[in-house]
Amino acid sequence: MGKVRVRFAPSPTGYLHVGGARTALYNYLFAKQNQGTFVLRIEDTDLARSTEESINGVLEGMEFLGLTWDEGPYFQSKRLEYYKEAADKLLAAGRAYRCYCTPEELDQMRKAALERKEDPVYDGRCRHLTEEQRAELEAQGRTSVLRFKADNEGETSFDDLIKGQITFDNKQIDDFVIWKSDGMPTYNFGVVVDDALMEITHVIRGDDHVSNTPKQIQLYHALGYPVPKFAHVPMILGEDRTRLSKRHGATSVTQFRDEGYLPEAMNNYLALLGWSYDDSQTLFSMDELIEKFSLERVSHNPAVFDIQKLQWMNGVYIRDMDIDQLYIRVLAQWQKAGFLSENPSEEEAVKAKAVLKELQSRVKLLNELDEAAYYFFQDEVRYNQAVVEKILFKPGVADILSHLLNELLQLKEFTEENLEPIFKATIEKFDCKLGNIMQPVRVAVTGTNVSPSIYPVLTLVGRARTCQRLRDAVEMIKANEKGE
RNA sequence: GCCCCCAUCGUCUAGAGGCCUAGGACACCGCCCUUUCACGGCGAAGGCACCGGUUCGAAUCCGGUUGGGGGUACCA
Repeated sequence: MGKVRVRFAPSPTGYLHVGGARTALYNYLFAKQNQGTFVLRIEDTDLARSTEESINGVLEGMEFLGLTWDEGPYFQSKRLEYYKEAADKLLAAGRAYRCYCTPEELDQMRKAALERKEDPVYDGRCRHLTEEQRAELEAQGRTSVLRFKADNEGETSFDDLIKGQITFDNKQIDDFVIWKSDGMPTYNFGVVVDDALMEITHVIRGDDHVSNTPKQIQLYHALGYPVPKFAHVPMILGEDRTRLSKRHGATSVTQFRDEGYLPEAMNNYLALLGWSYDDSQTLFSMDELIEKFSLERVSHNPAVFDIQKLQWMNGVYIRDMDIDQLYIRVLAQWQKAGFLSENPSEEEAVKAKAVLKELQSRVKLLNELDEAAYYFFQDEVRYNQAVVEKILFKPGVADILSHLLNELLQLKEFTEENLEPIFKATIEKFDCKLGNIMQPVRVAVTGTNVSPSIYPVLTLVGRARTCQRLRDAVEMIKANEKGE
């Protein structure tokens, strides 16, 4: 095998969706594994859809996932001269011709064919137009497109690296358009010219291109280009088993990034969506994926995107991360939330890391870290009213909290070791269970009944804030008693 | 309609004729750990779409049915 060259060729739709991301990933892995070249090419021949903004969406997604390309990005809109040259070649060789049919006429022809229960393929009526007829049509002001004179006899087949041999009857292939009246090449034409000129050896792309492949192969032949190998990756579906789209919720990589997913988890999950190694292994680093990925083991059938599993995997990566790493990842968002200053002091960093250590096994997304951590860094506590009523507004709670408050104020050092005996003593004094003390304290200090272990929570919140919150809670309870 | 592809637990999958009374992971349920919630540990439940072949023997091979996906554009 010569030097491997693969490409990812998205059309700019405003964002990189997970299906595209997975295709990009597979291309990337295949390139790296074979010391090949990974080319990025933007297929922006649809003038209406291609904007700079939507191109950035794609690039951002790629960068987030760390799928760095070795060449490009190339833009088809800037390569018109190459397509023109190839089209002229076809025209000169008699393998292409001008067609003057209007979209409306074509539409009618299709409908008529369908009614006659025939295949809705173009009938090639403009194939044999004479010079005079052409001149006349042009005099009428008709615009024209360029059609490829397809081979309608025999079969076209190729050996797909994932699906195996696939054969098409050439009767299905009509004289398709290669050049649009707006002056742009069509997709099928652009890909072929570019893949050939860029010397792409392996075309790894979505399943939805299978039926385009025979057309493209005919084009390769007509143009005298060598035909690359093809590998068609099955689609990703939503829960309802239809093609994954926006209405299934988050599908864009940047959106996942904004929701707190890690690129490592995304890559790992996406790699496994349609590919498996030996099935006892589910966690793969990028290096392992590069080493172990293979097209042969890519599944033949479409896969349903399972957000739950992605979420679980993200949690695994968060848990496995060392605290310094986690701190770096969360720094910006915590600064934005006001938990950390612009240039955090050593003291701030130490505290933040200690908080992260407590929270690490309790979140699945980076974003959850904001809500889970705010009470360590801010004075105000957001009380969950239902929980307050259930746990704080119970007889005797005010006494316990008041007692605890006094004890805590007298403590020499506000440490976990010193906290424990106080709680133990309080159990005895009030003759109750640990839970009867812990839970009210938890609610008073965190505003809710769910938090990390109480001793670390208290020490990290600090004596001042802890005591203040205990006082506030006692008052809240008393106010409630009066009100009733 | 026509063409192409596909078919193992709810989901992602292992399985390439006997190793399968079908294995793993997520989700779900139960138990343990535990001051709460997570994490962790243990366990349960759950599937070869159907019908015919081939074979001593089929989840695995063949045919059909059904079901799903994709395509059928001057979109990519």
